[in-house]
Amino acid sequence: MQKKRRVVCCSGQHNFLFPAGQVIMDTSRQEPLKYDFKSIEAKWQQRWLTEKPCKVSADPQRPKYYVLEMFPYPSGRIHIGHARNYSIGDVVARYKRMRGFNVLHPMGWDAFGLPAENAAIKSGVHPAQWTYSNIDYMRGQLKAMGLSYDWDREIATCRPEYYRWEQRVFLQLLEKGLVYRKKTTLNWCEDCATVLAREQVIDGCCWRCDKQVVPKIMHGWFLKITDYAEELLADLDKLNGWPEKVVTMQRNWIGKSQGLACDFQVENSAEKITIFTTRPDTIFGVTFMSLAPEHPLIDSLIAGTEQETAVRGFIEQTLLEKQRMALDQEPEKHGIFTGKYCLNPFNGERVPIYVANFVLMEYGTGAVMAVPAHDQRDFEFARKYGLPVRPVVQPEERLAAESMEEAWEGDGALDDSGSFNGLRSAEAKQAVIAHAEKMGFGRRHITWRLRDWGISRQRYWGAPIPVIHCESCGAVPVPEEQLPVVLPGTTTPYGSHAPLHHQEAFYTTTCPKCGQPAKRETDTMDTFMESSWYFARYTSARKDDGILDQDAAKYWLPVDQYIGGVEHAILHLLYSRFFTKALRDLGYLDIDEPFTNLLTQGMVIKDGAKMSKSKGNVVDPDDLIQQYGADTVRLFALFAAPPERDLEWNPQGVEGCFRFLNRVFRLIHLNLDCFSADNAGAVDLSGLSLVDRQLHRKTHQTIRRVTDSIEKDFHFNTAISAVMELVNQISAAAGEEAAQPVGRPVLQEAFETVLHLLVPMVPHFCEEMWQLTGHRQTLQERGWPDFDIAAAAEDELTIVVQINGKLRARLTVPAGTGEEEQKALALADERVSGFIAAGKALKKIVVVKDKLVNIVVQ
RNA sequence: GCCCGGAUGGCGGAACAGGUAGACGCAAGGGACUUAAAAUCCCUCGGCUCUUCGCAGCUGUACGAGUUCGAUUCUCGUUCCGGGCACCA
Repeated sequence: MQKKRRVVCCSGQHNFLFPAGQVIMDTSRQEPLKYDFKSIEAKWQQRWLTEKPCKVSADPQRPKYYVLEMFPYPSGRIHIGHARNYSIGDVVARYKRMRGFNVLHPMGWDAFGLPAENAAIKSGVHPAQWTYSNIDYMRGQLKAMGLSYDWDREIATCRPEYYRWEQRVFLQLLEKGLVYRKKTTLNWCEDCATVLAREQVIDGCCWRCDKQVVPKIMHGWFLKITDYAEELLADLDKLNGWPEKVVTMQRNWIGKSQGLACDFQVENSAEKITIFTTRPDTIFGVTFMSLAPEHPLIDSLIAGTEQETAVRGFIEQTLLEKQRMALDQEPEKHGIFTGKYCLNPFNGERVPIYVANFVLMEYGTGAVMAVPAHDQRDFEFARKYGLPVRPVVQPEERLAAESMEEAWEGDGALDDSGSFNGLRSAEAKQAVIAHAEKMGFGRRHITWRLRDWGISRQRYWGAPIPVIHCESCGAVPVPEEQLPVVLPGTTTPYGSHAPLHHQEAFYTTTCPKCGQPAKRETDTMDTFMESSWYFARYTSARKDDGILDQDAAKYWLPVDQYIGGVEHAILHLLYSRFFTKALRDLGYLDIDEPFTNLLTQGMVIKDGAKMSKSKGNVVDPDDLIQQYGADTVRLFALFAAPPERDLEWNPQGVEGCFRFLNRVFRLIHLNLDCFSADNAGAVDLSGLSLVDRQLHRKTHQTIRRVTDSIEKDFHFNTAISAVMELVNQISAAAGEEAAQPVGRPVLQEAFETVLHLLVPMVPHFCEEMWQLTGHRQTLQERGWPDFDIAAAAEDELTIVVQINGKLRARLTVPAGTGEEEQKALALADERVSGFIAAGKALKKIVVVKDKLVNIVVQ
């Protein structure tokens, strides 16, 4: 309503000089010179390079804050997702520094991995050379973004100085029995020519290259993550600072099932089949037994029987089918009768033993008691092979075997179950387990979905597994004093199957135990090993006589805020949690969990789709920095969406952020004469005009809003819009109050507040403006501003008047108006009385102080 | 199939704790300045209605119910979208 005319401020008439002597006003055109982001950013980056304001060391006298973004794989260039991730982390780091914390904010490189080898095959460059030159380039890109890292702690996981400690941890875990080697069915990716851990198979395909994964039987090294299953699960409850979604995903992945392990005696044999079930309450409904095709007992069951040929044929066919089928496809259920029976220990009944294609050897015991009435898979199987269906858990609506069309998997009352009849499912489960334990044929049992972590990779560019294979001594650990086992430089083609396998000079060695000729292990470690403990190594990145400096680790860990993509919800985050516990048990750490708070930032998308080369919608941060500067890129990445949500990249939005910085730049230059040392500090409120009082209030409200936004949930988007509102009000007030000298301290306070609040997001710009306006100390050093509650308080409030819940009028009342008065004012309002027609009875009046009056009429 | 999220203008997104829906930005339209353009500044901007163009009325936060004086917010159901798991016994 009130139109504010923009008046060119008095300073526009003057000829201003930069401290450096540069003319910034062209008096004839009255146009401020351009916001020269290039020289501003170069200047501050140079300064940060030499002064290292982010270099930190452990200081028990000061509160610490460890903020970490997931380190990148040095693929060649920083992409926009990185830019967003690191912008978010940098705001947190800078904000916490301003709040007085001793902030650890390191950066490094997850530098082992397949792309380096692929590049080597393609162009003949050594993976190391490819990796190191990528690192050099990308480090430059990160520095050009003005990110406040302590670069003296930089690590690259492919350096022997890093992986030697990993090899040492590996050996210590081996000694502790947490590492073992076995031959088993592994997930093989043809394209990557290596095996993958189960977590690394996504929808039956390789997590990296998307190629379908096939089963392959081979030797591999495993980490006993399952030893920590219980703790990994229990401690999820401590992770209050993690998104619920990630916690749930991990909980499901670990997959704890409690139930009964029970032995079924094979008829006329000494053999027993042990099953696992989570539904002991249905055990009287067993009508057959299903074994996995790989079950070791099958051989002895069928040997010499007339079923033998048929069963062997079936098993062979099933295993073949498994090889051919994609992992995510579900073949039709089928099976074959072995000709043998076992006995249900609860009722002595004869139960035919089948081999079934849907039973997994890897889970439970590889044998399943089949209860068709209460398990859908068993139901389908029973109907197909004409096996009996016997309901033993009855829901409200009684089940009849003949008419059932699907299994009843819910709870109910036990029926046809001997002495357990009438019990509810929950109590029946306990009673059945107790009975089995008493009789000695069963026991309470827990199974986990989680499997041990297979870490062998048949690749070159990874940390060598420090083991020597000796004909007579077996797998012998490399003695600690011989570490690191250094990855050999090599001239043979990389990327062929198991490259180290062809490096005679590498693998030829002698057994440390017996001195006989022996062979080194030629597999390398999964690269997720390196990222499972790098956050700890940052605390003592340069330590060359041990894994971790105890004091530093104790001071800095755990990471207070971890930031990265949700795609690592299971893989990296689960491995890191496991490693933390394992390192603790080796005596290196005294924490249980590595990351107190986790922020999973959303993807950056363009035109509604994930950016990808094939779609041609990739935005290169380099180009943007060239065109707009790092501050604009950072500002947009923070402004366009809250961090946890996907961010739609909008070039016009970037333009808008650039415009905003230009606007602030211009406004400050036009009002340089309001800055003076005398005006610093508290503003004298007496004699202020209305506009200035309002600006003063807005300034303090903005400090409050921005602080709240950051503290509560890192919603920088709303923090930035709050500052934009303040700038809009400054812009209006600056014009209007140009002639009033008292306007100047208020204006100075407002401008200085803008710079204080924005400096974590746009550091170069704000520090430059701050210096320009005559300050010596940097904003970072000045710290975060406090707000004055009294100054932020409104003296007038808008009260909404509703009639039957519909907005009918707004009243402006002074702050502190009582409820009764509020009600009276509302009723007295002529618009309100107009709505309350004659004859309508007032039913009720709801008054909410300082907010509204709702008048309910008949 | 199971388990989690989510759905608000042309767009990205705001809205403390049930109390003025659409902050801030983008786009669009109109205007000022300019010889002109760019830049900048100002105004309008969910939809519909009007013989009163108004501090107007109605309607509106995916859809349908419910609780409430009052629902974007809470409850139930439905649809769609996204993510995770997927023979886990």
